[in-house]
Amino acid sequence: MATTDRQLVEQWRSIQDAYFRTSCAIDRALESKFDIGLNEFEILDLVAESSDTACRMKALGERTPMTQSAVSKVVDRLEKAGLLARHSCADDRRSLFLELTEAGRKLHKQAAVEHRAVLKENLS
Amino acid sequence: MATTDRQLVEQWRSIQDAYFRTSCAIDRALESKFDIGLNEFEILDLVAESSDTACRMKALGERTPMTQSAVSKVVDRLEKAGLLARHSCADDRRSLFLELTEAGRKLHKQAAVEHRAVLKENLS
DNA sequence: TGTCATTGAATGACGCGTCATCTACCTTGG
DNA sequence: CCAAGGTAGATGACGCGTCATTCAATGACA
Repeated sequence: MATTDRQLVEQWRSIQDAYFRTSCAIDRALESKFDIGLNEFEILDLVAESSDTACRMKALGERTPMTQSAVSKVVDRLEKAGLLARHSCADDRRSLFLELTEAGRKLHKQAAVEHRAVLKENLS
Repeated sequence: MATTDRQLVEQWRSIQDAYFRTSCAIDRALESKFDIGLNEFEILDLVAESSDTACRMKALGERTPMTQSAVSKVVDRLEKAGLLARHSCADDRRSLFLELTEAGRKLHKQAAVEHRAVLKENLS
């Protein structure tokens, strides 16, 4: 019905709006201060948050909406930037597990603060 | 503080999740059935919804988070697909205003139904 | 053990959005 | 009327994400 449709569209627009505003804000903030984008941060965050278990690469793909190949490329960039390292898994030589470098850990810590701050500014 | 931060991040994750799920669903649906993407539909929708006023191109940019150049390219595609037409404005020859073609109006009508349906499935 | 299917990850072609820039046109001040 | 500045829209280089494909390693089963 018309009213339901209108409400749906309203709801959708507000999600879109919140999403765009917030993700752009995070992106700009991280980009300017730490030279990484939102996706890079998300990966950093995921790796940081599960730094005890192994064979991440695969697991990562399950925790983000990113494609496997996108994850691979983000990891490429982070590795080139010296923020994390790929290590091969002894028990399955196809798998890799990831680990933050010292620099990665440090940057993640700072970036996370910024991240939360921007969220606070942009969400209700 | 920790709890506030956690709530913020939770809220953000749920927005991201809703956004990705929904926009992907819309995109796939429109792509497969009408061969247009989400941004194309949004533009079509905006033009359809304000078909009485003129000099859209500019106005469009103000109603979407898309860049002016992105709008220009989306309009390119829609024009190539025969769904809308650019008309030059008599009183300001830099401006263009847009108009759906018959095909565009028809496709928009169908696509809008699909769009609302997918929203209904994906939003609370 | 040898074959065949499967799985983790990398890669290349491609599409799209962004930024910076460009062109045409309009406006204002002298 | 002309010059300088501003504005609408287009365009090209570029970065990133996706899809399809590829490769190596593994598993399953005869």
